Amino acid sequence: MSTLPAPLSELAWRELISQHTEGLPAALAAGPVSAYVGFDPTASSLHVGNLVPIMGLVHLQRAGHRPIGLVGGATGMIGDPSGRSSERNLQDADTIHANAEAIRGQLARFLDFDGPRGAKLVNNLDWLGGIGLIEFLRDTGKHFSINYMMAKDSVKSRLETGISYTEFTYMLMQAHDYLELYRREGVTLQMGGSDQWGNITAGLELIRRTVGAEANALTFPLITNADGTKFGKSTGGGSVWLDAERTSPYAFYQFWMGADDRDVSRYLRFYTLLTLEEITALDTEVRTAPEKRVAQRALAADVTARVHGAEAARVAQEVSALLFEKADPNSLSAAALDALAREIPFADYVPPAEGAPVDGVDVFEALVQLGIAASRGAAKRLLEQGGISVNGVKLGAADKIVSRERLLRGAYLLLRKGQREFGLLRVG
RNA sequence: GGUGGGGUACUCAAGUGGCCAACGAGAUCAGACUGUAAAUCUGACGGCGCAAGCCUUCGAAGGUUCGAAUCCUUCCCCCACCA
Repeated sequence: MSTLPAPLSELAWRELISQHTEGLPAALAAGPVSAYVGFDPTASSLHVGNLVPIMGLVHLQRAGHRPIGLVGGATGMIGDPSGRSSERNLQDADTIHANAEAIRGQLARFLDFDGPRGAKLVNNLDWLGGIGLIEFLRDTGKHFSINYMMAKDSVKSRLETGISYTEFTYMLMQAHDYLELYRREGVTLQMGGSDQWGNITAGLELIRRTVGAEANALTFPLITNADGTKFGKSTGGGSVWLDAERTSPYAFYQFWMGADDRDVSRYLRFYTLLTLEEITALDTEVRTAPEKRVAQRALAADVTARVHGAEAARVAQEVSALLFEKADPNSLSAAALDALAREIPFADYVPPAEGAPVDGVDVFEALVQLGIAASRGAAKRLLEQGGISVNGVKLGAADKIVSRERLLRGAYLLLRKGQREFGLLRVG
């Protein structure tokens, strides 16, 4: 392991390497290398599933190499068949353009843009956008046989269910990107998820045939959860986004806090820059005092700080402590409630329009307004099952109205669904 | 182009005239137990509704019937074999 050049040794102990080309260690040992990772602008934000490739770029830069983030403004218009069982729906150009810009901004937060090894962000629309079909077919298409393309897993796995000519061509565009970056920026390494191996090696092939140079590839493993579920889903089912508007820093922090004991050590390796010694110490904590969740706290604090900043991470920690460790919500200060309102689902209570006016808060209405329940019917089922608490006290099936005396600071109600979903209601 | 099989709820998958909002499994949500973990057990699980009930769903559109996811017609899509 000590013979591997940086950052391979680092990536190796973190178990972040799925496979790489034979020549990669020598290339990295020979001097600074420029490497790129591509991101598809399929949404207006990156999500936690993109963190591994991002950290790949971070490790690369820390090891003295030069990272380049590529946003697929052009390839995003086509759709990568890799890892997909069915054809994608095409998104319109305006959406993709807006997404590409948003993702660019997010990537910028992780990298250092100063100095000779400063990072660079590019968009392949800049060179692919202006290419004509004939030019593309003559310069790029001519170098690939159909046989070669059909042998790729991304294509082979789709032969039965069908793949459009459009998606079939995707790998050529990605190969073209690699060649373009080789020429423009001297890029000799492309990294990506393990499902990208086929696309990346197509690029190696193109570079070899057109300029006769050897470039390299490295892929990251697919991240899995110990319980077999897909990594990156929040409680509630949605993706965990890096955009604070889509996933609040508090919810983001909670996502990591909830990591399974069996996963937390791997996640510390994947998603933080903590050293092997620090992680080993945390492993011991998990073994000896799992209930303290020291490792989960370290993971959540570290990743939240990198994505949302130190201040947001601190607030998320405070809010979590408030919600999960403070026994009595009645002791919350007005300032604390204000802070809470910005971090967890919040709503100004609106009494139901119909029915007899009551002196108090209609629990079903409150749950619906906070987005905790989808409908009054769903809210009722939750209440009947004992899944709702107000100010830390569980409600019974008959507690459909909460009296005004229970308002915190005369104006707030802290509602909780299950163990960990909260909402704050302000009653005027 | 021919022949055969198939398209059911988030996913897989039963159901071949009324007992069907539709068996079962998974996923999801909640409860118990816990440590904001896992495993296990229990309940919920198309939508709306405090309830009665109403509305929408079984690829699409028509039709037969008191009544259809189930029968008929046309159309769309998928799979297998043949050409």
